[in-house]
Amino acid sequence: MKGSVQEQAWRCLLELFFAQRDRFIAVGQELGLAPQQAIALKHLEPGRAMTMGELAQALHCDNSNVTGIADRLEAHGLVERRPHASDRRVKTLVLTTKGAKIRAAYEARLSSAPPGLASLSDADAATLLDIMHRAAAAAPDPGRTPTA
Amino acid sequence: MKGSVQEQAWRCLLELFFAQRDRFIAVGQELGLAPQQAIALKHLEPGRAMTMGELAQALHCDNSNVTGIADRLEAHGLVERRPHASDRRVKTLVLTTKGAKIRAAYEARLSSAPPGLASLSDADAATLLDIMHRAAAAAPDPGRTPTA
DNA sequence: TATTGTTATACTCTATAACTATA
DNA sequence: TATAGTTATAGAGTATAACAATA
Repeated sequence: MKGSVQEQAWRCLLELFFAQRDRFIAVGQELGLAPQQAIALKHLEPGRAMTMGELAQALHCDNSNVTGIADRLEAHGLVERRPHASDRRVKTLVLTTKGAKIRAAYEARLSSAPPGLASLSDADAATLLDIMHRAAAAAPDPGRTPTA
Repeated sequence: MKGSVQEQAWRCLLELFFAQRDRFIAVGQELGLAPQQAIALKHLEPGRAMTMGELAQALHCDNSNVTGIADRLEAHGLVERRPHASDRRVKTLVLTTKGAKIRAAYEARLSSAPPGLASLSDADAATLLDIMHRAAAAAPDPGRTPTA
């Protein structure tokens, strides 16, 4: 039942993740963002236009969902729909100034470490960071935009 | 922008978390579980009755939602509603045999480490595990059932 | 009176399928 | 014909408020 050391470490991280789930939701709520809206914002980097389809891929959901998510973000003045330069079927999404501000606020709130991690010694934290870097290097996530 | 070593480590873990999101959903889907149903099942330990209210607290959602989640789990034959021994207002939820099986399958699927972690050396994984244990000990999550 | 679970309502997110306007 | 985005539909999850049965 214990499994390899790697699996044990993974289960330990899993616990942390589930324990932090509420925080993601709560931080979003304080900023007026539903969960998927927050994640969508995370993928929309300031100044970089993204097509609806690209966002759908990033969110791993159907194109049709992105229509609604973009609608709601646009209704809150966080993004703008703009025509594509060369293909008139395509629409791109761009963060507004307000959108960029909310996005930064969300990232800032989430970037503070949870109590357990925050209480680690600098040496432990540095070791942890080092090991995670090695893990990330061993299995780079192809579809993801590196935030760190 | 970099922050303390603890914050850097946290952001690194955050990346891993978001990258693994789809896996949680996909594994649930293969077993016919919507995301919250999977999480509910996670909290329902075999042989231990849980009241609707307790589950609502564990899921950090309103009691009214648990009614629907329990309805759907019951419709799939995974849980049973039973009266409480001493308080007739209360209903308890108990895993069925099928429910316990699905729950075990879900846990088993999720417990295998993702590629990056799996490729760590035993020494790295053991160090990681050790540090995570220290972090968990420093900030025990009050509301959570320890799975590990 | 207070509490447990339910119902009613309204909004968000999800996938599928049909539609439109382009290509 | 194929593709990008939209609309329509149906199911799941969410919070709030009102309700029944019980405490």
